[in-house]
Amino acid sequence: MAKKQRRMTKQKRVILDVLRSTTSHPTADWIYNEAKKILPNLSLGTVYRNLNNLKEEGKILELSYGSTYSRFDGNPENHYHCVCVECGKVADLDMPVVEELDKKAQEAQGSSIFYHRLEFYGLCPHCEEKEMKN
Amino acid sequence: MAKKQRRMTKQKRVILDVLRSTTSHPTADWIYNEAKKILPNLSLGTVYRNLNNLKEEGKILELSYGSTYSRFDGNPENHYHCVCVECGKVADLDMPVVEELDKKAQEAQGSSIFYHRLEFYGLCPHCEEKEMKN
DNA sequence: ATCATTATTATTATTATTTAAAATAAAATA
DNA sequence: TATTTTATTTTAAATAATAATAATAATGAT
Repeated sequence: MAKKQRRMTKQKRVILDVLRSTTSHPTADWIYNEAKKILPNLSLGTVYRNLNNLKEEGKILELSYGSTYSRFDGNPENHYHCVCVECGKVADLDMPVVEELDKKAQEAQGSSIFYHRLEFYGLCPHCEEKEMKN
Repeated sequence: MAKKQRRMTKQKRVILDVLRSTTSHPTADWIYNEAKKILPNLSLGTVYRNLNNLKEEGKILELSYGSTYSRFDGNPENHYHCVCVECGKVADLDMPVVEELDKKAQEAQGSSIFYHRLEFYGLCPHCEEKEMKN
């Protein structure tokens, strides 16, 4: 069972570059519109497929909160996020990954744990400031 | 701005009971089919709306991994899950919630953190056993 | 460079989820 | 209980994401 070999196409290149050029954790649709400026006859299906491929290759992260729509992150290293319960903005947290969590989980479950995903819910500094004024 | 008052309708009651009657973290569609056995002319939109309402009321949890479809959990207390990267099954982990994480995140961000969600990715005992035999 | 192979694309259709609007049912009040 | 108010339901339509397929483009070998 030979594993399917990946290719770097110009569509994929543009999608990855667009995602890496922002820190805003954009949606697939936003990426599609940006990439379309460079490759006008790009299709949305191609964007979704490539985002999934890039995710599987470990080049990007998919962040799915609730069931509305997914956001993507051009930084593939495991890191934590905070979702603002007020405005919905997603921010990177400058906080080290807690590796011990995997060990604890492995003990609890009794089988292998490879990694984890952690998201915090709270207020972003901007919304917290607004709350203070009420 | 008076907050909208919630009602407990028979549809909502059935949806919640169905979800509480299983430990399998079912999808909206599965819940719909089960609930339909009790309320035959229930509509799928009602299931989705009520699952969202129950989530907002803190009675259930929504688990969204990747972009395929959401799973729901009748246990609203914060607890951790493990997703099997092999078979996709979602299991509850018998492991205490690490409250200190919120404190650390709050320091890193500089504004309020209320709670967090944590998911582990690994192999379920069943798939791990299968791997051993290869 | 040419040819063969195989992944990727665009297009189209399908599935998952949300939203809109009119009809119904629950809660509050008379 | 009848009436009013407002949330919720059903139905239907809209949006987000995935999958199928034939056409295209990238890779490897000549």
